[in-house]
Amino acid sequence: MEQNLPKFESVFSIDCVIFGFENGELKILLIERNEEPFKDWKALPGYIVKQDESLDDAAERILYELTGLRGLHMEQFHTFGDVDRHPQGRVITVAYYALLRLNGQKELKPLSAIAKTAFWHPVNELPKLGFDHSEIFKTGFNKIRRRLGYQPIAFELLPEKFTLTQLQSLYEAILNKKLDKRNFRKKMLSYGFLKELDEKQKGVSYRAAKLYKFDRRKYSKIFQNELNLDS
Amino acid sequence: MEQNLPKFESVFSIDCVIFGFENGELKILLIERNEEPFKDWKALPGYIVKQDESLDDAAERILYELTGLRGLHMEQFHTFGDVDRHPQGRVITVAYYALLRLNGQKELKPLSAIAKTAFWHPVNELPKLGFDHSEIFKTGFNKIRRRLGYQPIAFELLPEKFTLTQLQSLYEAILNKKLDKRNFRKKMLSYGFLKELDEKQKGVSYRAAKLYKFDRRKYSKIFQNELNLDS
DNA sequence: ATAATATAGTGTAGTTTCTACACACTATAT
DNA sequence: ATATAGTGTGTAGAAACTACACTATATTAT
Repeated sequence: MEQNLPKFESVFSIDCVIFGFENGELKILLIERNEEPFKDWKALPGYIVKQDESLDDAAERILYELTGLRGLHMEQFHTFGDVDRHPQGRVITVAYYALLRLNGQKELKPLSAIAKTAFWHPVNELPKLGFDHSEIFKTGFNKIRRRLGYQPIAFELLPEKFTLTQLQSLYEAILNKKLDKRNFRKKMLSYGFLKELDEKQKGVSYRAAKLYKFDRRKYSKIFQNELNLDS
Repeated sequence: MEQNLPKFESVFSIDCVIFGFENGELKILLIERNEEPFKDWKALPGYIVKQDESLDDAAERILYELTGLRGLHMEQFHTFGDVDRHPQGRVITVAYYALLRLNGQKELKPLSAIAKTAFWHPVNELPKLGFDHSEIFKTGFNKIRRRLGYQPIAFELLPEKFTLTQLQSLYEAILNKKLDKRNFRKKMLSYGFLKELDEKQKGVSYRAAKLYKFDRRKYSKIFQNELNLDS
């Protein structure tokens, strides 16, 4: 730090709100803390940014160290900076979210001693979280809901090939309300960015559903005008 | 700062993107800097957060010190934290925006020596700004456009009593496109949160238009369900 | 083979919202 | 009285949204 800037004793952290979807249930990634403050509490994966890394890089690194997950596309959604939000001093935190396909394969394994464990927890009936993490989660969840209306985020939560029923139940989980099956399908298909595959669901004990794929290229073609708000 | 937290040499700042509307033109508040770096450049009003103030408080104070404006309702919209965004060290900045009625009355007068002057500038043909402020502005402008669709932000930019034509030209300035007069009026009035007054525009050399008022109470009644995403 | 079960997949009619579009009205200035 | 400049209004066609119920098909059990 050079001369001109005043000293400011502060810490910068990142907290991550990571959503996953499995068995028709929306889940969030939590850790159990192994360090004071809030030792043994449940909390969002989060830690301190290093001097020479960008926020986005820090988010990726921290998530990896605390949960073993990496390569997610994370986006910041809010910065929390109340003076007393951290019991040990001034800590300003930038909250990020990401969405992740859960296929039971991905192992959660904290590399750092800060987290005892990392685990998925249904977004309903969340336990009390350390710090102001309950509020951070709530803010993040609301952002996601909003974004669901104008960005193709649902597909990040589903496997590459999915059925329309799975897609619908994801929407229902995020929006927390029932949708009409026929209208939902009609609308989704009318957008034109879902590609019907020649394949069907396997391993179910009833009529197998057709599988679909999200066609990102078609999506961007269709919505390039809408998103292109830069004048 | 207590013992447990690692030292992090950093500075926290706030930058403000303040929109105003006057004579059918959308403007933004800039300062001319009187300090290195970027001395004599134009920039967004922004400065460093103090140790013991919250982000929201800092935003309000900094705007006041650099421009003489206060009491605005400001909201953060993004945090910029690239390692090299500031030439003198690690400075992470939280960007805020606000909207303001311009009636020519409000005087701009920097109290701090950091700003030589503060002035309004049309959002079109913006000059080059110091730091990454051009990017910050662009991000903020896009947020505003989005928000215009689902939040009653336009009314913060208009005088308390306004005509439908003024309202429309504000929408056109923000969205940067022409709207159909009849459809615009039909839609706005159909929401039911505009209160028609028994008063008309004065001082124009043509048929005077009816004045309207935004009825915030009606608005919140109508939209309480929509906004109430908290489950 | 047959039946039971569990989910997939499909269409329509009524309603609401969106879009495109043109002219008469009124206050002021000359 | 007339020119000017912006106000204020309606409608028809298209598109999107809503509510709603039954048949089709794969699997499993008998």
